[in-house]
Amino acid sequence: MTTKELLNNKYSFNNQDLFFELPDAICKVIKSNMVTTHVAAGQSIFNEGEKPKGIYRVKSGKVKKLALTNFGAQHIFYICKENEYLGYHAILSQELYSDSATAMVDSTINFIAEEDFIKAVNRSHLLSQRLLKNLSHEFSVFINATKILAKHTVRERAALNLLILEGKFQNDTQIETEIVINRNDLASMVGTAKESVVRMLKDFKEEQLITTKRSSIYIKDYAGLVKVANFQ
Amino acid sequence: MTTKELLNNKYSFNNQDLFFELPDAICKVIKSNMVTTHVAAGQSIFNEGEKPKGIYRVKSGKVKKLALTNFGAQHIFYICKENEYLGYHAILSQELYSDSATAMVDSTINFIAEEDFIKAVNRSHLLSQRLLKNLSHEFSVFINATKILAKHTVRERAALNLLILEGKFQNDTQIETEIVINRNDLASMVGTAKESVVRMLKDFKEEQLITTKRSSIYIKDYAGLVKVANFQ
DNA sequence: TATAGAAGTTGATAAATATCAATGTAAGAT
DNA sequence: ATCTTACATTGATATTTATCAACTTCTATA
Repeated sequence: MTTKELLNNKYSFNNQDLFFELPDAICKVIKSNMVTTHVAAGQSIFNEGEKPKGIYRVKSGKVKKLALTNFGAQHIFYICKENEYLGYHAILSQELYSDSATAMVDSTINFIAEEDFIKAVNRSHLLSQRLLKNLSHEFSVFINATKILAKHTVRERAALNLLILEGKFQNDTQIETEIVINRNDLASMVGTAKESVVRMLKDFKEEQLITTKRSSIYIKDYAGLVKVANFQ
Repeated sequence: MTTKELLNNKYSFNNQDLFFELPDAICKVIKSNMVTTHVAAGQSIFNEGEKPKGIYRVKSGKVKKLALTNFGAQHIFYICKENEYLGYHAILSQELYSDSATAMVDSTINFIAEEDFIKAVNRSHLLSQRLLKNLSHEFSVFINATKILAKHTVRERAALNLLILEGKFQNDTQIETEIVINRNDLASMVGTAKESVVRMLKDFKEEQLITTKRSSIYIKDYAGLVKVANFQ
């Protein structure tokens, strides 16, 4: 397995194909009732503590998933890119949202109402099987995440998160991946202070691993960053 | 909600009733095929990277769930107490174990073979619904766990983990809960060095929040620890 | 083009935490 | 009963990381 494949497996939920090849009847209902909205950068999609109304899919853009501490700090634990689904946990667990979702850049979001989603789950054995598989995989992603936070240094976590972000921001239209994330959000992902992240990025620049331009980061030495990240 | 209930909700997987009130036919197969084994303290139940053969239930004892770093450190992310199930994620995700399970004290473990479990999931809509609910709840537990690791101090995490452990070790036969865990394992749960945990415990003792006797810890001021933990 | 505000950067310093090296202590084995 | 061994504890110190307080740079907007 290449490093990129490994990252995609260990650090990604991989739920893009949730409704893939389901019976036509189910697909039709989902698709015809689906609502599409535009969400501006910084705008919230749902918030911790609210009652869920349905599930979402990122049609285009990036969405950060975050939880707030009792002292107001934001902890970003996941970035959703195009085609990733979000918000299904609260529906399935019949709990209030335990996290918030906010657009990082201008995004287009599809919404599937709770009723339609639940109906599809109840009617399609394939869908519930797939959800069980996805949710179980997410478990392993989280084990990994807690391990990294508990055992790896800020420097290692900073490098690792850049590699993860590379996978989220890469696309076919650009020759070089432009990672667009501000220092606060990156610090929040890494689990450190904004200034510490700034200093790490400065180090990485001096080591010629990356370049930056304001809030954009470009990876210049992928293998070098992998080494710094010290994972696997 | 009391603090204990909150802890039990936010920090516990709550999967004890997985097979509760399923159709008789399914229950019978599961129960009659179930194998019971005794596992000595320190002995492994399954290991990261192995192919799963079935799922387990802690009949009596405590089991730590852990992941190893590439540099050999153990990260304990969960403690299973009596009646908790483990090992079902790898079966459902059709992946190799992403974590290991090791008995912390002499334990009795029930084993349900993959075949029987999968059959039950496929035949019982209630069971798969229940698993979806449980796995989704686990997601919120993990969000919380990563938030705590990312944002809270070692002192806060040490206090919080003592509260979590209290919930795992309390039982009706003892007047005062005896938390039995060695300093290495506690450090591994908190995400810090053994010596740091020793010093935190020393502080807590001086602040009359706990007493210790070798590897046993007794909480003397629950509310005081809650305050130190700074969660909620 | 001037200006305000947001975001990035830097330096100095404090605080938290890890590491290393001993030393102490209880429980099980012979 | 002694010995061994595994833990727990302590002290000294290094390292890492956070915090605070400027200061700079970019960008959007009047």
